[in-house]
Amino acid sequence: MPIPSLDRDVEQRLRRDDVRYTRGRRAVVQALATAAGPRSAAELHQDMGSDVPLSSLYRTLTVLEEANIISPHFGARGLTRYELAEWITGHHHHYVCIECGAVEDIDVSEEIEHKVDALVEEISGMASFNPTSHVLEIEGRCRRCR
Amino acid sequence: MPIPSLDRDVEQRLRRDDVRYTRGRRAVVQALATAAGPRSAAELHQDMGSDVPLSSLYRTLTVLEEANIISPHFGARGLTRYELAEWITGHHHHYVCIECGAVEDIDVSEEIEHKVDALVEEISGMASFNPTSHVLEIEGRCRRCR
DNA sequence: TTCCTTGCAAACGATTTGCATTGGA
DNA sequence: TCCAATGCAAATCGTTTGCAAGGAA
Repeated sequence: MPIPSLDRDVEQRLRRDDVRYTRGRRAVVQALATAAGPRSAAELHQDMGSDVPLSSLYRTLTVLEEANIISPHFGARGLTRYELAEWITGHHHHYVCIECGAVEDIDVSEEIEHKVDALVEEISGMASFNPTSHVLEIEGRCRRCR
Repeated sequence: MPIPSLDRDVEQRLRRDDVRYTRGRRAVVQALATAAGPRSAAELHQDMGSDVPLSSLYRTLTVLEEANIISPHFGARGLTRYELAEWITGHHHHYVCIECGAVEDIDVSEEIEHKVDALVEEISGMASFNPTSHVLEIEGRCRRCR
C-alpha cells in the first residue's frame, strides 16, 4: 500500500503539535506503511532491525498515537498492535487468525462499506447508541495455521 | 440476561472434561451471567467481593475458557475480558466506549444478524478467506463519558 | 488414598518511567 | 543555547507458575 505523500502529511500533522519528525519516528511510520496489518512494538522492533531500544520504540508509538498518526488495535492477548490511522490508509477491516493471532488488512469496496455503515446505523438505532465508528473483524485460520 | 439452565448446562459441559464445578467456578459463571458485558479478572475480582485471590481467579478463567464456557475479548489496552460463550448467551455484538473502554453487549434480531452474516460472506469471498466467525463492534462515547 | 483445586509468593512478559545524555532548530 | 528526543536501567501492571496445603471422590 504505497502512500505517496505520507512523509509530508505526517510531518505536517506533527508540526501542528510541535513534535519533531525524527529518524526513529520516520522509521516506525515507514515500517507501518509497508506492513500487511497492525504490528506490535516487538514486531516493529524486529521489522526495523532491532537496534532501536524498545523503550524508545514505545515512546515513539505513544507520541504517534497522541498525534493521531497511528491507531491501536487490540486483537490479541495482552499486547497492542498499531497501524497507520485511517485518515492515511482509508477505512478498512481486519482478518484475524484464531490460531496464531496474526492480523491482516481487508480493504472493501465503497459499495460494501456503505452496506456495513447502513447496518451499523440500523443496529445502533435500535440500541439508541451514538456510533462514531465501527470495527469489523473476520475470524478464521490463516494460511500458515490451516 | 437470565439463563435458566445455566448451572446445569455448565456443569454438564465441565463433567465432559472431568473438571469439577466448584464454588469459585460457580461464582465466576454467576458474575459473568449478570454482567452487562465482558469483564476482566480485576473487574470480576471486584464484582465478587474481592476475597478470592487473583491467581485463583485467573486459573478459573483459564479452565472455563478451555472448556469453552467463556470466551476472551480483547478490546482494551493490555487486558483480557471474558464473557459467557455464545452457545450460552447467543451471538451478539459489542458497543465499546472510545473514552473509557467500557464494553456493553448488543443483541440483534435474527433478521439483522442475517444481513451481517451475508456481508461477512461477501467480504470474505472477495478476499478468499475462510471465515469461522466475526466480530462487530460499534464505537462511541458511553453515557458516562458523554 | 488419589487427584483436582486453591493459596501464597515468586516469576514473567509487555509496557512505562526516572534520569542523565544527546541532538536538532 | 535550549528544550525535545533518546538510551539505559529500574519500576509497574496484568498475568502465569511452582510448590505446598486443602478437599472431594
